[in-house]
Parts: sequence; C-alpha cells; structure tokens
Amino acid sequence: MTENGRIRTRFAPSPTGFLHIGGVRTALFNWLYARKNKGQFVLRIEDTDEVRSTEDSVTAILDSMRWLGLEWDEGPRDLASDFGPYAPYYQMKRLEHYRKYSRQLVENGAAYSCYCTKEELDVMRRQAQLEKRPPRYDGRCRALSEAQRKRLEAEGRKPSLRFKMPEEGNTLVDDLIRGQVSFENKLQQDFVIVKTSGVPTYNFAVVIDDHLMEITHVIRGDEHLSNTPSQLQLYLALGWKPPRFAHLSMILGPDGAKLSKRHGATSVLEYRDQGYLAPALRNYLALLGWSTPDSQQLFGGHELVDRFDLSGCQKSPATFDPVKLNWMNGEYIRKTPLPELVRLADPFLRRAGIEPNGGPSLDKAIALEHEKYKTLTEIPGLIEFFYKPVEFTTKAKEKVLSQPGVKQVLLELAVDLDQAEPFTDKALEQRVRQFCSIRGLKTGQVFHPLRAACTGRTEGPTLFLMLEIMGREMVVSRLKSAASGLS
RNA sequence: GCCCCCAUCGUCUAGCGGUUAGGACGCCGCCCUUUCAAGGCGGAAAUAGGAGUUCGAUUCUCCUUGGGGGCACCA
Repeated sequence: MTENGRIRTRFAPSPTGFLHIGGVRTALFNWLYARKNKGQFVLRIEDTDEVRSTEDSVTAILDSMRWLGLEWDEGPRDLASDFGPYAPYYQMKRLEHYRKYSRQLVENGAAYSCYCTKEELDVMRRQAQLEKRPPRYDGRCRALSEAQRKRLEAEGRKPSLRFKMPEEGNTLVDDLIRGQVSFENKLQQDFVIVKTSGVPTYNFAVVIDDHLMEITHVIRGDEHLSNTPSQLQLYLALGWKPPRFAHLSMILGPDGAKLSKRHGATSVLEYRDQGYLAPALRNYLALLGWSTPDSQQLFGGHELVDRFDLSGCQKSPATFDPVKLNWMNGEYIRKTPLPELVRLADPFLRRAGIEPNGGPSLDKAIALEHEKYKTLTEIPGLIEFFYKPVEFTTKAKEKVLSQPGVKQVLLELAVDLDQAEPFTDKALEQRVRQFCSIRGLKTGQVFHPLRAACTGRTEGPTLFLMLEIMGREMVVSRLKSAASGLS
C-alpha cells in the first residue's frame, strides 16, 4: 500500500506487437484488483526494446484497452502525451531516472561495467550448453582493474552494466497466489541492467518504475516468476520496499502450449472485429484462472469488480476455449437492449453490404432473431433475406419446394394473403391455418413452403411475425416468383 | 542440461480430512415448437500413479509420471 493506503496496480506491456489475449487478461486482473479496492490502475509502456517497439503497437494497445473498457487512471493519452502525477509513462522518456539509479548502484559497488560483446557472450553460452553447464554469465568482468577497463575501452568497447547477484543464500518470493517460492542466489546470474546503448533492460526499468510510480501490487504472468528474484535483489540494493507480487497462471492454446499466434485469433482487436462484445470477452477472460466459490459464470454490471479477489486465482494454467466464449457472447448479446444491439451491429451490416432501403426497419429485423446470435458477425447472414433477392438453399429446393403440389399451394397462398387484413402476425396465422383446414392440408405442408418461398431457407425466425415484418408486397411477390420457378 | 511452477469430468472450475465429488461450456436424450435457435427437464463424463501421515484422504508429506514457464545487451 502507498502511504495514504491506496492500492496501485499497473499494466506494463511492451509495444512489440498487438495486444493479445494473454496480455489483456493480465491487464484485466490488474484493473479488477484496482477497481475492487478503490485503488488506481496505471498503464505504462515498456518500450525499451529499441529494435522491436513500434508506434503501431502502442496505438493497438491503447485501442484494445479502450475497447475493452479497461480505463486507466494514469498513463499515456496517445503516442505523444501522458497524464498522471508520475509522467512520463513511456519508459524511453524516463531514461534520466534509470541513469540516476544505475549510477548509484555502480557507486555502491552493486553494479559493474561489462565489456563482453554480444558475440562473445553467445560463444560462451553455446560452449556452456555443449558442456552441459548452465548457460550463465560467469562474472568475468566483475573484478576488472582500472587498467584493464581502460585497455578495453581503448579497444573501442562500450560497456554494459551488470548487477552483482549475491553468490550465496536464497531469495524468497512471497507471492500472493503461489505462496513462498525460493530461488538459490548462486544459480542466478549477474544480469545486464543497462545495455551498451545506455537503455535499461526490462528487469531494471521495471523495478525503478514500479517503485517511483508507487505500485503496490504487481500482478503479471507466470513467465515473470523467475525474473522476480533478480528484481527483488535490485530492490534490496536500492534500499526500497518491494511491492507485493501475484503471478497469474498462463493461458494455453488448445494444444496445451502457451497461447500464441499460431493458435488463430489472439489479438484483442481481432475479437472485436469478429463480433465479440467487450463485456463478454472480459467476463470470459476473468474466468480463465479465476473463479468464485460458487462457480458463478455470468457477471452483470459491476459484479465482476465486486466479486473479484486474488484468492480466487488458479495456480494451474488454463486452456482458452473459443466454444465457451461463443456461448457467453451469445448470452451477452441476448441481454443487450435492442437499440444498442442495432448500433453494435451497424459496422457488421455495412461490411456485409446490407442497406435497409425498401425492406423493413433494421431494428425489427434484428429483433426477430435476437436470441440466436452468438457473434455480431452472424447478424447480417440471418437477416439478409429481408434486403437481398431470395437465394434458395439446396435443402429448401429439394426438401420443400420440389414436393408435389407446392406450386399450387404457393399460387393460392399468394392470392389469399394478398387479401389478408390486417397484415399482422396473429391475423396471418389465423388465415393460413384456415387456408390449411379448408384444403385439408396439414400445417406443415403449407408453413414450410411458405417460409422457403419467402426466405429461400428451411429455417429462420418465427413465421408469421416474419411475414408481418416483411410486408404484404414482398410476401406476395416472393410467393409468385417462387411458384413461377416450379413446374 | 539446470532452476521454478502446476496436476479434479474433453474444457473452465468448486472443494480447503468425513460430500451421492458440486457448477458451467460442449455432448446425448426428452419437452416446448411450423423450422433453426432460445428455454425447461434428465443423462453420460473427473480426483494422473505410487508410497506414507491419519480412524479416515480429492484435501497434508514425499517420490514417479505428465504438462508448462524460465535460463538474452527481449520484455
């Protein structure tokens, strides 16, 4: 906790690609924990990877976070500006801070210059692996004399800075999810804290920033657990109190490996574009590695925030299940009020080339099958027959329309329904049922051809309401046109 | 190779020494119904293996096996 007792969490992505499902799940848990505890949620961009960081990635991260509704209390506003008392929130704009503390560590003797080049280190590492030794840096530059340093620099070598790990003892990570995890110091290596370029490495920058930004709880992926002892030693050397740590289990793909690009859609924005609702994705992701004692599945409104607790976090990794996500998204769509659903569907309808000109209003059409959509992308396909010329499916043609007597039924129906007054759900049903009984036909013998003729399909919305929405003119003309195609 | 983590239905999970091992997705059956959904009801489906500790282990300990993560001048 900070001095005023506030809980502060952060999400600190590196902009080296789009924000993926695993990353955003971490963001979500930090956001939930902060909101639950009336704390603050900070967004910080860790762009110290000079070769892989891109502005497009930053934009994608900000867009993803905003779309998902994970609003941050401090952090970047856009590519050029930040807001919040600890600005800037882009690490590359914070180099002076890192410089200050790296200098301090060198002066204390806790860090030292290393003149080994990347190539030399690669050779050492390969050699070590060949000899089946652990691939650690051997600390050869630790005890360089002033003269040796001078000579290496005269060769044109630029030093990196390494942190001196203690050679004995253990570092204990006290994790909110995993409990106490112990690491042997002698197995750790003198890791680089500042690169030759003067840019800090992740392990260094993250410690400086989490401290300066008064982060109280570091909630992050499991893959960082083994970095934690290094970071803890840094806190110790700097004389700082470390934050609490909570390492979340990872998200796996269907094949059991860490979720990655090769598992299909992994970018948050892809889910948006595939018609998933932000609250549904949030709900699903929350359940990946977290649960309540009663295994509640659906969390409406603020329930997710209210019920969230780190103690409900799972230690074992979870497999991402797109099928369950689809179910949940359907649940959320069903609960979405119609006007909002129509608004959400808009870009998907445009993309599918559906315009409500001539046909019924979109909200009536969309409402008709409201309980059927699992994703927004399914909407156009389920209502397009209102707005586009009828295309008969094979099943409609073979199983329904080609049955004997259907042509006659359709023709008579066209005449009969043209007289229907009023042209509404109930009246139409009554009329068609009467039509059947007069002719001694079973309802199915009429209902099915009627649907097939008007929509081209064998399945669809409830029949008579659909006819009402379609309107007399379109219904009659489609009946005639379907009949004319039959012999 | 070394270090660390993990282990309940196919999947997400509840359980925190004594339960008919519960829920959810998916699957199967029935009902509703003009169809497809939605909804209702019901069903099949799990404690990785082996030693302990205990009157009693899904639960505690150890080992085995399996899975995952890490061992960069990437984060």
